[in-house]
Amino acid sequence: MKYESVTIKDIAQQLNLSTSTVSRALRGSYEISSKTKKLVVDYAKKINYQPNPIALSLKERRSHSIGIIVPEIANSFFSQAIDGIESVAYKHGYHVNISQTHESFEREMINVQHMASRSMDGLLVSVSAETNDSSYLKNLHERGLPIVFFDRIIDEIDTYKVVCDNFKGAYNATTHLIKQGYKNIAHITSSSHLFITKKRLEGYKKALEDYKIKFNENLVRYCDHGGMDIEEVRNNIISLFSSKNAPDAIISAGDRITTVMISVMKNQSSIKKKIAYIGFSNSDLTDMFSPSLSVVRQPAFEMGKTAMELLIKIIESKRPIKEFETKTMESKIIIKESSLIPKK
Amino acid sequence: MKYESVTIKDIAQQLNLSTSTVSRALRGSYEISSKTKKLVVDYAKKINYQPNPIALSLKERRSHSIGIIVPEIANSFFSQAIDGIESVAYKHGYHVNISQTHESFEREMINVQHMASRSMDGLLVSVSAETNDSSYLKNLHERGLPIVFFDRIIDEIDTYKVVCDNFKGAYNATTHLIKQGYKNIAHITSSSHLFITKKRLEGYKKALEDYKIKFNENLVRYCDHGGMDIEEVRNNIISLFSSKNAPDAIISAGDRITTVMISVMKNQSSIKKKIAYIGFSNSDLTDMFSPSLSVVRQPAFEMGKTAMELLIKIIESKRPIKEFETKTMESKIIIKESSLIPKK
DNA sequence: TTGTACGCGTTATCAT
DNA sequence: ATGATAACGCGTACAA
Repeated sequence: MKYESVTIKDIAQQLNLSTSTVSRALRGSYEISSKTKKLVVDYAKKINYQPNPIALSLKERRSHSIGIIVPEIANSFFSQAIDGIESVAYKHGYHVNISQTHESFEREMINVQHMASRSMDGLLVSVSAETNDSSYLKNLHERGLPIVFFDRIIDEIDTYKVVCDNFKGAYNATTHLIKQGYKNIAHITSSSHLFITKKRLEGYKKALEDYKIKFNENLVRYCDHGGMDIEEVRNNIISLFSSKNAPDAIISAGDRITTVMISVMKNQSSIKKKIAYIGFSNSDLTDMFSPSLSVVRQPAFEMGKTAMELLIKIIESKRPIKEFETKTMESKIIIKESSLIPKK
Repeated sequence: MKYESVTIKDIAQQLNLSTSTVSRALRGSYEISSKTKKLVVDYAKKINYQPNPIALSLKERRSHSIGIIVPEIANSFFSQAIDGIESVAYKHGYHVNISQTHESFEREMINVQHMASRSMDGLLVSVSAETNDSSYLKNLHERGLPIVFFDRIIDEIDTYKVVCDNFKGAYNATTHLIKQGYKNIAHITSSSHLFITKKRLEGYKKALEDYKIKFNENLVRYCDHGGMDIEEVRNNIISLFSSKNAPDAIISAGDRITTVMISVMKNQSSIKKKIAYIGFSNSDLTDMFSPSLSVVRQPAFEMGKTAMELLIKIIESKRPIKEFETKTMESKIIIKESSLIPKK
């Protein structure tokens, strides 16, 4: 039960040549006579010779492949970002290996190690909600593994990063709700240690401040598993609405949390009054929701493209890059029905 | 810009041992003194030694990794199937490499070749809508590469396959619409050469036949790009409704086609009358649609699990397996509002 | 109990 | 213009 493939050695044997001659002929070396070259190339094509990339990786310490580490592929933001990454990668001859962490720190470590040890030329990483300790990443990065972070970045690791303007996105969303007349605006978000969580919280707070609304700690709820643990979201929602100071509007962070939140509210009979909400989401389906969902949308595809371009820049740079920048892209706020429900 | 890692040779040098001693010590061989063993293991741990899987793959011709080839990861059915695959794979110590074809035959070939040449121990494949020629897969399979097909199977290749009962799913959906009083039921589906397309069409036809409704070729529309080409779907829908014999209900195949169809109908002012529809979909969001979507749901997670179990069976079998079976799993039809709209 | 040598597939270096 | 050999990292048959 073993997959056997043709090697350079087989060709050499058949043609009574040495492996080095065959190798050179296949690579079109100028020191091989065109006669031999043709002989080899034709035969190789005939028996469908494919160089063994494993042997190449072992020798060259590179694989022309890059690895993607994301929390969930079943998340519109990430799947769109992956599409962007692929579009650039294929154009430059890189293969793409996708893996998901399911927001688990342990799985993330395993996947990253796996990618690194498989001679991935570089990694595009968006860390899991659980990831609090990035030392293992820092370690790999310091040993020379090219990494570009996107969306869920690690601030402390000095490399290229691609994010959208989370502060502004949250600020705009909050402002929008305030302008609609809502005063008790809750923020349900991912785990507290994520950089994007902090930025979004800052945007939310700043908007409240600018409109002289007192910040209420109790209205901010964290989901340490980034929405993967439905109970966690549900408990947050229920507790939010059972407090004496129940919210009249919510701004939620991330695709998963947003959809779980809506689903919980829909099925929770204890939540009777109409709530306005707006969420960070890149889903294509939000228009079909009822009410249609107001969203903060990130330029996922573009972010993926940019991240891949930066990664290639690191990989193919002759000398180590010293100066890194963080590319910040604009998010877009799209107002639909869910945030426009008139307050009673 | 090169990622250097610790090798067995480094350890051997540091400890004044031979590489083979180190190798054996690390693998816990009984022929190594426990003193040496401890020395090596401790030192290896200290400097965080990781065996190089590339070297191992080259040597052992296997990688303890399997590859997944699907059309789209941003498709609930496939992302759920992948979750099922991962759950089994991790339990058995296999790594999982995900790749998507975007319904492109060319991309599929490239990805499959890539996986095969990367010493994947086996492949889980769901072919693209464009895939008409499976000879390259057949070739690889005959040369010993373990392959299990799921959902989008290739009937002609003799191996394990996992599908859901597409005939029955389509039959039940069609019957349901008929019982609601609909007579002019269209079927908008994926590319005509796909096995699942054929089966679903058969189910649809049989239901019509059983209820004495004449089959109308013009009410069946194929999307050769499986819904990836939005214009293709739109044109099909528009042409369907501009014919004199416009449908009063639709049954659609696949997540992508279903959502694109809904979106087109929603935005197409020329489609005025209310249409009943039910679609093959595994999305978690269909309840939030307006109207909520009636679906035929496949047991995606279970299908992924089963496929992975079968693949492991092939990979780990001592002797070539001769007798293969096709596992058929039940789909579930879930009635919501979209197929219950009273006929005017 | 430990060391030496080989092979997995390839290319670069150094002969011839 | 072509061939022989070493090296990438590992495990193992064989030697000591």
